[in-house]
Amino acid sequence: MILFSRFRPAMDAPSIDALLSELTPPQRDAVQHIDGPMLILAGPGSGKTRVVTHRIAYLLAQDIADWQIAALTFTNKAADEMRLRLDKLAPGQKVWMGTFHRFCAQLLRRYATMVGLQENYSIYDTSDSKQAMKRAIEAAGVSTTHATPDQIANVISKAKNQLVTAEVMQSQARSPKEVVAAKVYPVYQRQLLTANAVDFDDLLLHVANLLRHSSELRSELDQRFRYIMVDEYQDTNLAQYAIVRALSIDCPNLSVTGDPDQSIYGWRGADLNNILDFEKDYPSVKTVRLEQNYRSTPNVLRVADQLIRHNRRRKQKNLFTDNNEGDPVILRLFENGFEEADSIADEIVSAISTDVARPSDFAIFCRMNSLTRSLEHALRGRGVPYQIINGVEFYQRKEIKDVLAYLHLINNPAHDVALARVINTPTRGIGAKTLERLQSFADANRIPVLEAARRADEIESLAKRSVTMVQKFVAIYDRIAAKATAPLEELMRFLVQETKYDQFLKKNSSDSDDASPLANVDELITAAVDFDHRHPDDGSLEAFLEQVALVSDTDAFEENDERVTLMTLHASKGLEFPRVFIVGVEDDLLPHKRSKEDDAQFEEERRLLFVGITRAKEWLQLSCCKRRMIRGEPRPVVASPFLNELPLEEMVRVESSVPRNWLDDDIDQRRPDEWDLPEIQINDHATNTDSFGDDSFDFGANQDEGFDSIDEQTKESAATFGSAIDMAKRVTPDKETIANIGVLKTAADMVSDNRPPLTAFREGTLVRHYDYGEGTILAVSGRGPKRMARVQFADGEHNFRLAFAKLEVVR
DNA sequence: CAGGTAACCTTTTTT
DNA sequence: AGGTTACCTG
Repeated sequence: MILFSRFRPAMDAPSIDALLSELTPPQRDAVQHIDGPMLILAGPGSGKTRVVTHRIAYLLAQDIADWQIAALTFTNKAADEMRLRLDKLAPGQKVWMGTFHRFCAQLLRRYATMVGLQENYSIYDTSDSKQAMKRAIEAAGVSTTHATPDQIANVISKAKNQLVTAEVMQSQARSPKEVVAAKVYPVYQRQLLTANAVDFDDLLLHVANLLRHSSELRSELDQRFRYIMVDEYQDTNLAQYAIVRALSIDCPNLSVTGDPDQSIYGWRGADLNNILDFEKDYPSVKTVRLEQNYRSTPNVLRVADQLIRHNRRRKQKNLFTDNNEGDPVILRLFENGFEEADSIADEIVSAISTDVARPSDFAIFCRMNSLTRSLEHALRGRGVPYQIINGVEFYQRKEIKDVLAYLHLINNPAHDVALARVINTPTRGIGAKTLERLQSFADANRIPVLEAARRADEIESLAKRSVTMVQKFVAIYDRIAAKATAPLEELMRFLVQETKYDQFLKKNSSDSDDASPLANVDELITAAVDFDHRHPDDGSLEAFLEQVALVSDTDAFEENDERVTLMTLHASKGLEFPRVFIVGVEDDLLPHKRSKEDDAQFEEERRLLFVGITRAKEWLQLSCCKRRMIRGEPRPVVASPFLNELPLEEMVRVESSVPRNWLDDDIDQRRPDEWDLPEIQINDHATNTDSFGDDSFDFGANQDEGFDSIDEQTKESAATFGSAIDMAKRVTPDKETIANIGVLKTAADMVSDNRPPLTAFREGTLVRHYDYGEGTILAVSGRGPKRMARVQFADGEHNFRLAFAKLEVVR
């Protein structure tokens, strides 16, 4: 587990001349800018980090004190990278570098009391705040029929990112969801305050409010951080905007770098206007454009450029490079996701074994974390070392969350979410009912739940037995809390024993599982010890918990490891790899189905692909499938409309492992139903749905042919191959735009359209269920998507929601 | 109240 | 496919 920055060797700083001599004229221009606002529009691979680090070194060389400079990034990894590189230019400097959230977390430690918190406040992670949200919804007494807890949480999160307070929201709420959220918001916020906790959004919100309401503090901090640099400015939201703005009034030496074409966090409140309007916000701004690309081949760059030109809302850029032409970009079509994974893994194996490349040269990007599964399997099966930068990570594991929850509760006895987690873990006879009663007592008295537990004997609704159990828990808690200031390792080992958590784990995990939870706990302890050593001066427990709360998945990335890297497109931003695969470039996946509601989201998806493409230095393959497992079911899928926007004529287009050419010259003579293409399903979905069984058979048959023959075949004929996209054009010859393709129904839609109309299900209808067999409908009720049917099967009655149930009409 | 099993629902991306 | 909840039994 990689939590912390790497060891840094000390070196002599280069002279100013040496510093500047390494730069191109536009880069030098930016580096030598000292006072006043600056906007650096930096295309991908244009040496942005180089400019930022050199500029900081330059500022330091002008005798500007290191503590007056702060560099804000979005990920810890970006900050680490920057620090590492700056240290080579300016050894031993103490410039503040880190994420926005960490910056705010540290300010908030100091000024906690000004927003009603104590300095040992806790940071709720996403799942913590989700738990807290559920409790707030219950306490607020609102009905969740029109908005799920998740949706409510989203609305509130969005509001916070827009600096909308609970009071303001109450007056502004319009849609039913907003009305519900507006009722929950103040309750949630009050519970957070009682718990002495903040969520991620609050870190920014509280600081923004501090700066807004205390002009004294604002000007003090403005003076303190005279030079502020913000990386990835296109991803800032309003709260972040307000914070840097407030810190750049008396000392407007704000320098931001970014690329509107790489803005991919709109869904979490990032506002593209922040960068697009920067020149309006700071009229005296100096703008520098870095357009030369030092990373990619012209082949890669042209593909990226062609794609991004389709976005309407952007600043035109001219990307260019002096690099060698390199290999053409490959577009590859596979039968299904397994084949895609196998092919990629084979290709990597072959490149490694022939010494063409090393594992760390490769990266595989996908839109969703779940897509890494089959890739992981394929790589593992071939013994290829890999690292996954994804969500199923260490800190999400139950045993880790449990131990951390104990630590949280020790650090902050008001941490209600942690208490709810551990009060009955391991089980000690305190059930859901008991907890609920403790919580409502706590709510009624506006005290933390642990405090309520201490006063359990005052709670009338509690059974005597329960009171005893709760008191026992409090006693255990007090015993471990007494060790709060002990070294982390001692504290953690003690708590695991004292709570009998180790025994609990042993008992529950004895069944076969290879990944041992106890080993994970040990790993956590190791990480804590590691932290202790690196941060001897910080108050260890609190600092450790903050560190853990603010690490992200992408921070685990280790570029020095000899491994293939698997990650989402989002996580890939800021990185580069010699050889890149982008998988699942399919409609409804990239662009994602839920991003199609408006143009802004659609363009963001295009930028996402742009980001992925521009990570590649010398070699790039995009791939899509005809079928893919979605939620455990194989479903037909269609190529992404974005593929249509690429310079296909200069790319190599390959279909893998289908023995015959699926795009021969005589293509037009074939009848549409012979075309073996996803698009065919538009014309003839019935054939396609019927052929699922056959497909899996085909898959097996293809494997028998071996990969060599596939490779030969594909390489040979690659140049003459067309693509699924060309086919799409032929199907709709007059219109080749995305918009049009977007309007076409996807094959997947066609399949679900195959479902019988809801009116086909009536009382007495004979139906078949894939599990229960045949049955008769006893009664139907409700309307629309909520329409229910009660069905009598041989083994009993079952209720179904007709819109979703896997029911066929027999008669 | 705990622990197991079965139904059910969910799926984008992350600090 | 995987995680979570609901319900049943001990």
